[in-house]
Amino acid sequence: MDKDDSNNIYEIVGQKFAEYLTVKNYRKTPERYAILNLIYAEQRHFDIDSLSEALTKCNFRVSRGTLYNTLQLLLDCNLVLKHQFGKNTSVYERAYNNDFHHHLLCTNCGKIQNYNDENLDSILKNEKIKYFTPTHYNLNIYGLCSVCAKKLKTKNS
Amino acid sequence: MDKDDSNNIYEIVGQKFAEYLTVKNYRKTPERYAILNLIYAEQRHFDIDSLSEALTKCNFRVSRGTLYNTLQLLLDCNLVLKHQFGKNTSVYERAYNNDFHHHLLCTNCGKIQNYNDENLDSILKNEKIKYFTPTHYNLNIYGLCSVCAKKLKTKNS
DNA sequence: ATGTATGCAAACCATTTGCAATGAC
DNA sequence: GTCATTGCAAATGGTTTGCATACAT
Repeated sequence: MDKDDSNNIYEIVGQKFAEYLTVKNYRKTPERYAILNLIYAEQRHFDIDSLSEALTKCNFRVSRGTLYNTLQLLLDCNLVLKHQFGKNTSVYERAYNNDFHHHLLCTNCGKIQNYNDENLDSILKNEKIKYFTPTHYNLNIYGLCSVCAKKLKTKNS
Repeated sequence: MDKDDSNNIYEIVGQKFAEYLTVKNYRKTPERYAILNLIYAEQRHFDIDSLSEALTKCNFRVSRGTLYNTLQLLLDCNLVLKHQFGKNTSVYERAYNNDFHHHLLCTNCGKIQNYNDENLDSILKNEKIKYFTPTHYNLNIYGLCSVCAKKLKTKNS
């Protein structure tokens, strides 16, 4: 997340996307690049609504259909990840230059945080499962973020 | 899952549900008990459709609204668990007498299996997370079940 | 008798699809 | 000029809601 790298990131993911579009014979439209750039400008998790709003703020209105369409392309070329955290709405995040991590989900305010534990990861990666060939996994930890934990403690005392 | 216990399970969960309904001043309707009993008769994971079908097979038609309503009650009194495995449809399973477990999800056929690893669980339970108070977590492992792994291997060779 | 629970149908919300118009190639 | 992509609006699918009727209390 080095500031000096940020321009590089745009270039790199832009180029990766371009390669993918070329190989697939898809067109390089301004909408597609606007969406990609915005995703890599925002650091955190987002859903369709927040992405749409953010685009509107940049004076770049993109229709719902195109948003979903483009997100699917970005999923296909591994530039975006998609999550379902028990709500109906899907949550997305950028995939490039974003190390593997788990998620902490506050059941009070809905805040989503990344969580890393290399020790835990190495254990998970080395799990031997009978009659099953794992490709990937996700670990979601539900509970209270520090802000909500404090709030609720005060309320109850 | 001892056969001799099965009648006991119905009695126990029925009583727990009854207590909950009494405390909440909710009514004890035949629909609610039919749904509860069916859930505890079927061992595995189910969604709204399969639950509805199974009820119809018992000649007990229950409307969609009532199914969702009752499932919410059963969630509230901890007799049922709800999952989202990345699909739109929620998946449920009974909670009583059903030890904590993870899930193996076949990305080819959609099969859901339980998965246990006490060693892993104790590590997860003892995770100390800064600025976060965990209440529960879930670990979903995606990959290929043995049947699909064999099928795909044959196809590719 | 009272008022909650039911069934039904309509509403809702995220996502997908169909189609005419636009614009990348 | 061609045909993929866009925007729009309608369709879809899971879930929720509103309301008149049925029934647990």
